[in-house]
Amino acid sequence: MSGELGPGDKLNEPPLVERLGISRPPLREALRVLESEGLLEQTPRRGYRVVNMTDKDVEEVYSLRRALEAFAVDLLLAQDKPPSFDALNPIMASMRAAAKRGDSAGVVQATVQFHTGIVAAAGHSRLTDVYRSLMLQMQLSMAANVRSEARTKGDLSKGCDRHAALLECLRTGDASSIRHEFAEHGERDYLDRKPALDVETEAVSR
Amino acid sequence: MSGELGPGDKLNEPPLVERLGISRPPLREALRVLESEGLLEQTPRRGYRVVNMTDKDVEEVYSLRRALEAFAVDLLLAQDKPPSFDALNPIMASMRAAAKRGDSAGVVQATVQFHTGIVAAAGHSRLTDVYRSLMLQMQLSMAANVRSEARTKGDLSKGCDRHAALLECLRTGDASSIRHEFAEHGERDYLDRKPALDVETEAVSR
DNA sequence: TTTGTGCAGTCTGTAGACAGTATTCTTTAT
DNA sequence: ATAAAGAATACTGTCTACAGACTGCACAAA
Repeated sequence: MSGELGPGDKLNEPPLVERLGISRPPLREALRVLESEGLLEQTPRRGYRVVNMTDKDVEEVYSLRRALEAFAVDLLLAQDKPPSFDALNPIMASMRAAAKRGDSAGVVQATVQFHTGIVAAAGHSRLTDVYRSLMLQMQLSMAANVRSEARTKGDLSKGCDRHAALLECLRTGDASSIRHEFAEHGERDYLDRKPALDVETEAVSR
Repeated sequence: MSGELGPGDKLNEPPLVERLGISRPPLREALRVLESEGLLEQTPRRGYRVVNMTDKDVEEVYSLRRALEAFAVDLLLAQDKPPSFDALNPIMASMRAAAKRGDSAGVVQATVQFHTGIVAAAGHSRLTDVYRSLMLQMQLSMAANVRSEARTKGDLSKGCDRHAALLECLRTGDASSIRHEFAEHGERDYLDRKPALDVETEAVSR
């Protein structure tokens, strides 16, 4: 997520064991969890690598995200008393702070928390789990892009405004405008993203 | 899936190691995979248990399934040339054969394959993975029910007819009727299921 | 100079063993 | 007789060690 590793980089166990100060069995179980999250891929007898997402992969992540968010919105609208989303206020604050610092990674982090918080409010644990895993993959693809070029502060604060508008719509809007706003937002995020340029598999294990 | 283990049953590692003829590390990794699939749950220092699905869990599985199927149908309808679904023919045949034998577990197995095949035809790998995991959970909850009472052959063959109708609609129907048929089918499956009766945690490890 | 083969180094997959902790049974006290 | 406390047992979490396989390099031959 920090961009320290790039797509396709190998994760060899001995260096990681050395660095983390644990032994191989718990490390291996952790790697398998990351694989099930879709962040690493494993080939037998050749270890783990950071996934190298193709354009199709990115399109899959964003399209599934839109579908899941639409479902979450349906659940939220069906609730008797709509949640207040107060828990999102500090996340919005940290997003704005990161944008002011020009901290792209911080904005991405807060964005993931923001959207995950909304979906979690739907009260559907399986949906939340799937969505969280999907957002991690999205965060990974964004981290790969942050490596190549950083966004301007203007872009970052514009993203904050869009999220603020989405939250405002959720709190005060009617059903159809909420649905429309989410569809718009998901589409916009997909178009705004930088296309996944095929990064060379450069660094090896560290 | 066979019903040999019931909800809440403990899975202790030593007996499994003995039975499978492997050592603990690979067993532990396998258990962690089953946990990530939502079939087992793990509590620290207390090992793994078969998940005991509450009514809310079952409702979550079926509602998420409906949402994912709706998304899959959208993808299928957006394809230039619709797939033939020829791969589903042998699955339908084995479902009918199982129904004729009164083999509930076989029908469930074929049903899972049938639906997974349709979703997989949408060509969305992440959707397919999530859906497959979800169907395994559904299969598990059904296996728990098969323990208590078996369905009659009439019920089983009726289920086959419903699936045949769904497939026919997919092949020849228009967009709106396909969407309607899927929504109907998912709702019907949810209503037809037996409510998850709270089975006592009876057997221990074996 | 280039290509193929062999060897060495390294990593993964697995096995076996040990320490810490939860559970259960037994014993004792009320 | 029941409940609580302690001890014994068994299981989980972790570590070290070993075998098999792949990768990379070097050397030799064409």
